[in-house]
Amino acid sequence: MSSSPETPDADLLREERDIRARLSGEPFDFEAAQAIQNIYRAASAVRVRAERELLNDCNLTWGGFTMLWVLWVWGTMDSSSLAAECGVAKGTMTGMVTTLEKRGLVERTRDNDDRRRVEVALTDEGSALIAELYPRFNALEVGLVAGLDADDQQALAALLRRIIHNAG
Amino acid sequence: MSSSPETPDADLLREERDIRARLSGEPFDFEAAQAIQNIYRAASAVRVRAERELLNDCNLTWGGFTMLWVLWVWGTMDSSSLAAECGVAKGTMTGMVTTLEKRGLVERTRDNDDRRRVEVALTDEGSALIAELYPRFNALEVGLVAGLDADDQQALAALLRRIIHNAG
DNA sequence: CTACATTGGTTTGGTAGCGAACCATTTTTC
DNA sequence: GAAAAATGGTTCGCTACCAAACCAATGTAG
Repeated sequence: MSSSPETPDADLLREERDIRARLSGEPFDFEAAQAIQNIYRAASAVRVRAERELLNDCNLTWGGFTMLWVLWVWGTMDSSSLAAECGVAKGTMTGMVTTLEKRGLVERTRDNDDRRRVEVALTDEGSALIAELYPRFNALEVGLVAGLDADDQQALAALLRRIIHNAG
Repeated sequence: MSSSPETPDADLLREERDIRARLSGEPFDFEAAQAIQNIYRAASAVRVRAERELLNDCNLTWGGFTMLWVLWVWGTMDSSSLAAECGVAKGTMTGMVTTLEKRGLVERTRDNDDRRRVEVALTDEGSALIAELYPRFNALEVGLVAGLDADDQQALAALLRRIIHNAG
């Protein structure tokens, strides 16, 4: 998929065409808008796919899956870091940990050196679940980039990295 | 920003480097994973920025903003189409409409030809709000693509379009 | 016409998500 | 070393969000 500077109108999503049609005349930057808004559309589409195809079956929400994945990759960590890594507020994390704790997938331990801190760790069961789930998720990721060659995939990752930097 | 096929390690996000470090050896497709996962990171970063910089001030959630925007661009529509356009379940839309209705930004009308249907429309106040807000949001979008030239922006939009298609 | 199926919205029960207020435990400051 | 500030988590009130059950109105089949 080599992206040409001039995107033919027919290739646009219906939403993109509609927006241009209704707002033409307004002094907006449509290039920027399409790039940013498609990030949202893509994120939402990916999430829906993952939920329907992978997560609903094992009664896991997107947030819960993210949390298991983070703990799997980075190992046991305190609640705050976990929240930051998952991109949620610390208050949210309390509830999410409780949910997965009830299901026996993670466990809390108070840190004895600093009794304010709470360590969250995967249980064996949680560990087994994510170890079984992530390979399937990765397969889904591969399916989602179908039609993009290695260069395209790296270009996409790099362009997004730039947006992430700009937003930070 | 010309994206080279070989991304130097130092350009990666810390998360990306960590993941590669901990999971190297596993037979995963890291190219695909980075592309897809950065979509999520970017979407989340964009949302956080918009909320902090624009929406919190006027007590509007991301969902509420999306809804106003959709009604502004496409005009009055029934609840189901609105839900589809906003990317939420129809049950969710009931609540969101109620929230914005209480604030006087939108209004419901039963369709007399088909009394099952409910039309949702912007009020004058809602219309004024989004007309004031979107230009500022677009300015934010422009800021977020800083460092990407027109070609890059179109390439990004096009690559994401492909993902959206694959996910659908 | 009367059953039956379909369709558009709402309700329900649950988790996720936020910011702000709140506690308990360090850490800092004087 | 006691008062004050900072820090890590939980709680609270509210909105968002989903799937499934539900209800009312419309369509369809016989």
